[in-house]
Amino acid sequence: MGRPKNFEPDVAVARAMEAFWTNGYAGTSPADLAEATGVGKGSLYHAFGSKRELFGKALDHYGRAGSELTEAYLNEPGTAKERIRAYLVLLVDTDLSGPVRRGCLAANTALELGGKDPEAAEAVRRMTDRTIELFAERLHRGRREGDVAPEVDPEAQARFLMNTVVGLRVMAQSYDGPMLHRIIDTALAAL
Amino acid sequence: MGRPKNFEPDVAVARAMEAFWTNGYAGTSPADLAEATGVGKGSLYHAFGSKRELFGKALDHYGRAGSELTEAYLNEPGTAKERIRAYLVLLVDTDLSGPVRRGCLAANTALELGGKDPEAAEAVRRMTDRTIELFAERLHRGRREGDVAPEVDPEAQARFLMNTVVGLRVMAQSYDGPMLHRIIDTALAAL
DNA sequence: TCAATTTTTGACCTCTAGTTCAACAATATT
DNA sequence: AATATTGTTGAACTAGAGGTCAAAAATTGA
Repeated sequence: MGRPKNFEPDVAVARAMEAFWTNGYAGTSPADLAEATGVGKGSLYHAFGSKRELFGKALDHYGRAGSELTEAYLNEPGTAKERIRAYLVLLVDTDLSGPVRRGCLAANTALELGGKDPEAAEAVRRMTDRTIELFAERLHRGRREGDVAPEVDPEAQARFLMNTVVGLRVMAQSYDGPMLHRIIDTALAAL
Repeated sequence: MGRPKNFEPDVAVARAMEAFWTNGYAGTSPADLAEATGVGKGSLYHAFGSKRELFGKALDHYGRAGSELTEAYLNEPGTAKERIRAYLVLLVDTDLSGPVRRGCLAANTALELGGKDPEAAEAVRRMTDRTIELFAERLHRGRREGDVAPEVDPEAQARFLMNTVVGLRVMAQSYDGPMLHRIIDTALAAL
């Protein structure tokens, strides 16, 4: 009952995510959010409570979308090494192709809020752990299927790959495609 | 002639750097800077022109101090691999030992300002390039001295190490020492 | 000691962030 | 149609950011 909402909350969260991703948490004002979502400032506060809570939803949305993409991409046909390389290249190329370099929302959040906002830090941590898990699973599968050498420790390698991804997405702020692709080649030499 | 300055500009810059490092560019207000430096707000503006200009000096200071430390540390006695490992461990442990996780000012700046502030982006880029250069030089030396295998491409490996460092310093926001040290081990397996 | 010069101080100003709220609008129930 | 309920809108409010400025203070040279 009551007046129906004038907007889809999920859509608003997705658009808010884009705004936060592009401009950072502090750099995105309520007015920006209203413009990005097409929802009035007052309605946003009515629906989400505060800027921080809306950001929380946006982060969750990012995490869900990200891990779906990662899982799907890693498990397309190909060897573990091929799929991991394709995934890293995808991330880097996506970072570089946009009109504005914005990196990875999770990494950005870790740096901007990590110290002061334990909830944000934990959300980032969950996303990171999940990605490591997906890498490790794919490497285990590769080992079973014979395209990953038995000397490779899937857990160690997965953590290392996560670290490489984070590095790449920060480096994408300053460097171009060829440079980043060469880093990927070097990083994958062990596989 | 004229009234003498009440403070050492270099000291003020160094303290401002600490404040920016801890709280980010946007997160550090003129009032914060006055408190951190012990210099009145008005005097800061008189001496440095604007918050942005002071930040520029702080970034330069960071770059200088950082590359001096890197150069010194990499060139202490030991093999290239030993020294590089010691350097990575130093960075990680320093990140973790402080009362507050603040990562790397250069990486933080790349993410916070990289998109919107070309000058900041270039300053970061210069620092990064310089560090890559120092890694490459040390690896070349190692090759000459026989402690680095001839198959290792110093330039490729240097870029890769830079990427690893950046990743580690972001990951240090979320993970503990043992985890980061294991990543270092994996990253250095090729040396 | 009087200029001339450079700093310091603290008040002041404008602008925006982040939020709240009262009034109005649109629905469902009875 | 009256009422209860939930949403929307726009104005308004407080706090602080970032910066400016006039007046006072500390120096050197004449």
